[in-house]
Amino acid sequence: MADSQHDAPAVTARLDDFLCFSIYAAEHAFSRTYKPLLAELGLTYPQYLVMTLLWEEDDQSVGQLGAKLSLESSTLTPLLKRLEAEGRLTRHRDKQDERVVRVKLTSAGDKLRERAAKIPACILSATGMSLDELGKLREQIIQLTKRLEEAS
Amino acid sequence: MADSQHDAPAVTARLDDFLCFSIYAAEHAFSRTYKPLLAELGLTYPQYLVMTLLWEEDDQSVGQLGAKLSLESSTLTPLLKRLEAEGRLTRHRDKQDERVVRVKLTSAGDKLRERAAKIPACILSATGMSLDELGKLREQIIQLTKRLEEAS
DNA sequence: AACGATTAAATCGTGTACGACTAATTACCG
DNA sequence: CGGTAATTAGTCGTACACGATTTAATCGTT
Repeated sequence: MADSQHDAPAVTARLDDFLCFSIYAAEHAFSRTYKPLLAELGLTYPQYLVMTLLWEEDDQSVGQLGAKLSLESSTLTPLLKRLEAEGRLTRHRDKQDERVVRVKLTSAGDKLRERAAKIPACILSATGMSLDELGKLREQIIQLTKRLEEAS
Repeated sequence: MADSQHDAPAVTARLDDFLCFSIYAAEHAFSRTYKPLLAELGLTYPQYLVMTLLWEEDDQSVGQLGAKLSLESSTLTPLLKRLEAEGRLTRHRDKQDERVVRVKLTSAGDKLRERAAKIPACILSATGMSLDELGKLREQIIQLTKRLEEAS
């Protein structure tokens, strides 16, 4: 009443109507669901994402990891240093191009992969969704992300 | 072999296959899309979420805001103090119950709502999706979030 | 070979985000 | 009525996350 004259849309949209907010909330929910599982491995959620990339393909540069995660070196460098201090990986300048730092798993980091292997199944069951549903939803979200990135 | 009795799936799942990662990436993409729009108003993304809640309903407690955003007081208190320092809102102990702090918009904070009104439309166009598609996607993500919260 | 432009990481400052703990207030129960 | 439990914010320590800047190395052009 007070905030809409004639057929004008509401001046203030409800936060619950925002797609961005549902994603914000889902991100937190995922992070909280992973937390106890990852705590057993001594990893945080972003650290787990980095380790997953390295388990997939070892010996990547900081820049490669950053491109895949959409993270700046200002975020990755301290994160990688923590993982290095804990003996999960090593960081060394590339001999061919001294500007790039190559990140490699240690044997301890590689071994962690086995202990982490059960996690995806735990999360899957927490979502209560089928692999098929999950895949479709993922595709839609990836599409959305692409559009947002193009628009900026 | 070691980790499944029948025909074994890959030992390491690809990060791109993780729904959680698509959401992680979408959250960042939204945040980056909002950033330039919000910068004009002098707000960060989480601050904007709080302001939206207050534009929707003024005079809420820290606890109410935290429940809606799934944020702890340890996150909200500093955020609210910054908004208070910038003159967007006030924080005062409730007279009836001195444990609770009530958050109210200042007139400057209320006025900001008009300048923020155009933002949802900007974001909508950045997604390139119809309101209908957006709504359906939002519902699916909310469902997913509920399941994750129940599972923990 | 030389030097300006570009690139890759790292550093710094600000702002979330959370868990564990503390302080103050209120509610509850015998 | 009084003491204990529960509730509400706030503080502290750790860890992302980003923009702006810096440093070092390489590339491109002449």
